[in-house]
Amino acid sequence: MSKPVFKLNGRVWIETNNEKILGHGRVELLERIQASGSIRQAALQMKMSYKQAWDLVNHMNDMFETPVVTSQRGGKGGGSAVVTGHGVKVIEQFHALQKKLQEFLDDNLHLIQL
Amino acid sequence: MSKPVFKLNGRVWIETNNEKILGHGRVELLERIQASGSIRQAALQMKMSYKQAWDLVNHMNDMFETPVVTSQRGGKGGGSAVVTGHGVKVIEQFHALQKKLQEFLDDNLHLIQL
DNA sequence: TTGCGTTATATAAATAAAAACATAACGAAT
DNA sequence: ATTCGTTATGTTTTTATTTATATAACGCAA
Repeated sequence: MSKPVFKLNGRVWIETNNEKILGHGRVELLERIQASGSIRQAALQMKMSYKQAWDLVNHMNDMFETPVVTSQRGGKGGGSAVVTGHGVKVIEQFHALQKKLQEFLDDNLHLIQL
Repeated sequence: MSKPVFKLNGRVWIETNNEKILGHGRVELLERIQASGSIRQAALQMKMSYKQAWDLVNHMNDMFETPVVTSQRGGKGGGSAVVTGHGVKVIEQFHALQKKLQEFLDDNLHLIQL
């Protein structure tokens, strides 16, 4: 094998009692719900089943004291979902975190010299 | 639900062409091989099957230009495995990385105020 | 030369995770 | 009242992952 080029990568997430409640994927889901106003559309965009998306949203709502998404069924368009103010804060804070992580990864790539 | 306590957690790993080749679990495996001189014992300690451990070792050896573990079968004790000098370097560098990551997590916990 | 414990490898079985499918509830619009 | 598209939820099926099982190779020691 010719000398490969190594990359440093990483992830951060938020957990409570060892249970992951917010990470990269869930935040993307929130953003897409925010943009589309629909859990279904967000799920389609991320190529996951509606059920899986709904379960994730439901789980987040359960874990946070204040829900991150509210939704209603029926009505114009069949129903809708909106990211709450709290949800927006969650997204923003996670973004700040990810930005920091990227800096960290860039800063520490030099540590590996394999 | 009563107000939960949130923790910030994370992982880093080394990859090449989007394929993970070294992370937290594999490094622990290397360390246990180093300590026990046996892939089997390391696997038992980590409660994984011998096959899985062997596959991981094999994969690492394939990805690095120099193997991280060498092994021989037969002989006293039935066989043995040793972590190479290169493997030791890999372990050390990853440890340095993990230490930095922990500092990062500690330093940035304040960013989340959910 | 037989037994032992391990490496090395393949295949089968079992579990777990994900996807697919089905169906009810809902309210606006027609 | 019926249609529509979505939320909400459970169940079934499929796929992927993990574990278990089996077997050969090996070299030392008895």
